[in-house]
Amino acid sequence: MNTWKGAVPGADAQFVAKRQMILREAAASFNRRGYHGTSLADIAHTLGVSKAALYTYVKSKDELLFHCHEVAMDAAVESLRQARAEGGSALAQFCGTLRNYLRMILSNEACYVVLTEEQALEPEKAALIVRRRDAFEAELRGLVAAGILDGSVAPCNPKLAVFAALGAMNWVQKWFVAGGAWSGEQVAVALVQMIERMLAAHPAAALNVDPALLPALLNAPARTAPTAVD
Amino acid sequence: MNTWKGAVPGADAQFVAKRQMILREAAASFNRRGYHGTSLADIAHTLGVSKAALYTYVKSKDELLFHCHEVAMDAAVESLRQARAEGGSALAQFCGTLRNYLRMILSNEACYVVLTEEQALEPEKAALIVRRRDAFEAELRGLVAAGILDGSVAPCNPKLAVFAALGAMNWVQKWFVAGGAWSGEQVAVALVQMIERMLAAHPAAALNVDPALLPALLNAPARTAPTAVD
Amino acid sequence: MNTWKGAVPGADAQFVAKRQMILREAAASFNRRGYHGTSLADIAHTLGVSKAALYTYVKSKDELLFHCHEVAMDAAVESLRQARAEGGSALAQFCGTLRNYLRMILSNEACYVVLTEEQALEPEKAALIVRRRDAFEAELRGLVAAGILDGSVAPCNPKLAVFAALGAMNWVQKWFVAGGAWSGEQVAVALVQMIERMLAAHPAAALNVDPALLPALLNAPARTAPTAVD
Amino acid sequence: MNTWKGAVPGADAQFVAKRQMILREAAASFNRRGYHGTSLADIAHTLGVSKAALYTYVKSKDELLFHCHEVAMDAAVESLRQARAEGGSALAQFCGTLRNYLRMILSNEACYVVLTEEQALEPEKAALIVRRRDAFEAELRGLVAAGILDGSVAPCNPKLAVFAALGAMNWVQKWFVAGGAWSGEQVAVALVQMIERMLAAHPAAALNVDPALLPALLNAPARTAPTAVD
DNA sequence: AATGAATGAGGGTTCATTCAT
DNA sequence: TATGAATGAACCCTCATTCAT
Repeated sequence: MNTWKGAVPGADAQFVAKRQMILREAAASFNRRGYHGTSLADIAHTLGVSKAALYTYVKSKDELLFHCHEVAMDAAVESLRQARAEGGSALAQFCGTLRNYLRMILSNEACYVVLTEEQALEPEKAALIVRRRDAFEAELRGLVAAGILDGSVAPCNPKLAVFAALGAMNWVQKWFVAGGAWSGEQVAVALVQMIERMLAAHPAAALNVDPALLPALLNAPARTAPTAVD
Repeated sequence: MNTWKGAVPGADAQFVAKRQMILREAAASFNRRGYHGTSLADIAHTLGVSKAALYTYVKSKDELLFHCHEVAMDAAVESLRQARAEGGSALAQFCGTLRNYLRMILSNEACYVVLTEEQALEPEKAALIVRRRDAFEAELRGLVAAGILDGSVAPCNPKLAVFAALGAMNWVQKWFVAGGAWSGEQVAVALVQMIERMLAAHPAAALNVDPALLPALLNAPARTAPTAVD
Repeated sequence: MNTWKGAVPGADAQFVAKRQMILREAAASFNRRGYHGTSLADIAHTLGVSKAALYTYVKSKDELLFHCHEVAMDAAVESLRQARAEGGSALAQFCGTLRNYLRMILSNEACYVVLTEEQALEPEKAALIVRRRDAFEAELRGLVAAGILDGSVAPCNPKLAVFAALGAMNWVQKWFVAGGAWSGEQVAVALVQMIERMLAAHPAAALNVDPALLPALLNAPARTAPTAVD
Repeated sequence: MNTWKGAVPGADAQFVAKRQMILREAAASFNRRGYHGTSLADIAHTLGVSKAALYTYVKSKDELLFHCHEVAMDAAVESLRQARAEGGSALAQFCGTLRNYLRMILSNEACYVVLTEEQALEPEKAALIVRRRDAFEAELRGLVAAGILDGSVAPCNPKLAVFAALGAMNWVQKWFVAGGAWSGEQVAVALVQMIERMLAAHPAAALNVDPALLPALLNAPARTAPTAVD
């Protein structure tokens, strides 16, 4: 048994690469089955190694979840930084942040944890994550409020607006299927368009859909398992 | 030990009342900690009874989750039925459904399960739930599509629109705190207003917030644990 | 729920009658599934009463097993007494005892426990039963030995002989099916004939079977569950 | 805690050896206390390991019982095969089978399950065992019938004869004590002699006992627990 | 670096038994 | 007398974690 699922490139950076694989696999499983619903044996088996091998790269299951959350928060912060750097109205920056974040989340380079039981962490670790998350959300609220002031965002309650936007975004994990009809990029763009319309002071008249398609969409097939949008 | 957390009224309907308490408590815990993160011992302890006592009212943990999902689906279907009965444009019916659903979810009469691991159920039960959920979502997509045709909804992809709306709604469980600054009713109304703005062909210019309040909102306190909107 | 499976005759002797029913049912279940494999709920359900009702008639599951063993031992002792009373050679008395015992065991009046985990009893109760059983077996060994001396039994080791005979007898519980092709009486007679042949100084030339039937018997159908002899 | 009760020899066959120990211990306990009366904790404790350790070698308690039954059936089939190979009259083959089987059962190399609750198994596994057992018993009946035809066996009902013989044999587990006055080999030979006498067309005049011993046997000591024959 | 084996701590479930009604 | 509800103990099994190899 020594598969490591193919990956594992050249040299001594193997350690880092393998650790990455574990984190990715763990995040995927946490998203799908929840923290407590995921056993280390599952992860190990998927990677083709033994349970014990994981402990070479990770100190505990708890730490695994912690790192997943950290990676996700890093992505969030980075998304915001990039959007800020690109400038534009507060609304543009807000939407840019969400779009960047979605792109990262939906890329198959890495797998980010959302929705997931942060209270499963040890209190101190949980506090750390929650603090960062709160800070991020506060920044988003700030952008919304600023948008109202600069006229790009329609007057609204920023806290509620941010919750609504984050909900729409985090829910993606529940229905997006990599390799489905829509690419991650498409979803990122289209979903943020919807959110933008929710907040914009001057919303677009329509979203990117050919009205001729509509009758067909009425009979869209059921989603048995989480399925791609089409 | 015989608390049952106060409740338990007069008569022989005790059985039903107690069962209800268990379901409520279970749903709350499932929402907070996930199915696998919830132990029957937890639930029993919260209710002040022994683990074994639960088995008088419920056949298995699995069944507990199943009933929670059923109740939630009943609420969804009923929400739709009421909204349909009230008539109006397709958009009005769509928003009415969501509002009704939120009201039920946020009432403290009962506790509904969202977000939660349906794959934890036995395959047949899971299939049953998934089928109902798919049917419900299909109805919502139908309303959106109809709205586009009747002019109440801006052209968009109905599938994506429904996912966005459901995401915003289901996320409520993550941040709403009963007894906080906002009542469930307020959240239901305000959140649906946001969603309506996302979809409406002719969106409102503003949402129900006094712009004078905005500067204050910029410094909103952090949310340490799930906190109420204010 | 108040069935008691029909029985329960006239008056106040109900108590005794019901207790009898419980013992019968318990013995049947102990024989089939073993002491630990039988739950009081099973017994109660078969009788159509609640688990708690059993405790009106029986102090504990343990006591239930004890009484079953006592009844069985009573039957054994009584069998021996009757056989002794009828007199005859030691072999005749030995076989008479077994035949009487089989008759009682196989009657559907009562149900006797055999084979069953006497070590499941509390030590003192177990000791009581074991003592009686040992005494009974000693008597049987005495009869065999006496038979050797009086010439009715072929020289052999009495202890082994008794074990062999008891084994053949107690095994009946495993394959006899009331209402099957053979009656209890038939089995009692035929089986003791076989045992008699094993011990008799002058064995019968043949046992009660028409040799013409034999070829048919070669293809006897399989016994899926314990089945009657035919 | 790492005893494994001494055994566990040199090499990598440790796995097999330990598994064997578990099976042996389980079989012994099943025979003594029944399947439901045996807890994995008991077995583990006897072997000096933790309950969880058993699961490295065995998938479930159920499987444990299944393997015990399989080993027993293997022994039965092998006994028959050997006896057939040695040839002789049908009676000789019948008796040879039983003798071989007893030798295996009573060897302390392995421990075989008899008497034990096959209905405790999952239906499919139970069916498998029952099928093999029925086939074996059918073979034995065939030998008896053949014996009647070839004149080695006294006319009798083969089905009843086989039940009687098997009862006498399986009962051995109840009273034989390894290390007692009689060796397993002695019991195997002597008991089969008795069974042979039960069936033989021309029974031996006496069995292997010195008549001079008989008076002493009359006062044989009680058997408190299962005791050896002497 | 990786593994198989081992373990203590639960988790879900059943059961004999008690008790108020 | 009979019952439904309640409970503590026990049982089977899983899991995160450690350790010798």
